[in-house]
Amino acid sequence: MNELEQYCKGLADRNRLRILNLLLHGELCGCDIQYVLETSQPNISRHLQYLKNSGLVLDRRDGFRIFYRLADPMQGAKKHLFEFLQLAFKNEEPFEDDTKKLKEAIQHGSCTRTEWRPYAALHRARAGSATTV
Amino acid sequence: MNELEQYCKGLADRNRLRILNLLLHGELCGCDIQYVLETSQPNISRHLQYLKNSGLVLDRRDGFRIFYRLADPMQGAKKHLFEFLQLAFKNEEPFEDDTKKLKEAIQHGSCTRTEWRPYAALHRARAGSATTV
DNA sequence: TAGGTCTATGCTTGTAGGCGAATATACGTA
DNA sequence: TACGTATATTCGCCTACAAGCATAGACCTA
Repeated sequence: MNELEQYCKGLADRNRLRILNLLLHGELCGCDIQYVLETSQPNISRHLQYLKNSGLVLDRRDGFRIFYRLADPMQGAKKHLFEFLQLAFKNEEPFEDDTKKLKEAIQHGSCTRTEWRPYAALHRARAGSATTV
Repeated sequence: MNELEQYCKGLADRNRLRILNLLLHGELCGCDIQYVLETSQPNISRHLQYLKNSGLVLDRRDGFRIFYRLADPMQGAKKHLFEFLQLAFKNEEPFEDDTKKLKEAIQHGSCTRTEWRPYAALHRARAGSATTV
């Protein structure tokens, strides 16, 4: 299977598109993605593996967290692909909602911060801000 | 399922990518596509239906032939999508081979011509030119 | 070492969809 | 009407893969 085909199969799933939409805003760890998508951890993990195998996403470990990012977003055909996606996500409600939720999470302190931040406290803060809205 | 997801699922197959590669060169009838891809007629037909349902391809009937073309290739997100594909097909050998075969077929007289051209004679001409190479 | 946090992997089930073979349909010509 | 050409559809088989559940593994701190 050639490269292009790999890319396209990587796109052929709603949850993976949602993940790519988030990664267009920068590097993220799995737990942040899970927080936005509101699905199970194994589900997120497998989609991230699929995206890695497709050549669309790279990862790096930092402590017990793993950070994911788009693979070579400014190089060759992938540049055009990600430009297409960026435009396509624009004004598409479900994806915009995810983006909004991500930005709020980052403001309230997400895992993308380098400081140590206990999981429980983090989610208490998120739950609190969510219920007040 | 939203529009973007439909597009991406339309791309998630080798044969459909090969068809899109051909359609980037203009409107084509099914039999020409079948000639290049060298697969069964029902197979081609199904993939074309899938592409139509995905919103990537349009068709029109002309006599007993049906001509297929890219849907709104210069409009909105699809413009960027097709630009990406065009770049991605470039220098990818299997797709380039298809393109070459298509161009030769058109030179030798393909169904895209408006003149009436008996099927059998057409394919005899093609077979002849193929064996001489 | 023990315990907490994040991530990956088996296992199972259900479903989408690709393909081959046969058949049906639409259109045109004689 | 009969026949040839192009396209679509149906059926059956099979594989890919998405999702849920449970568990394992990796890493950190105390």
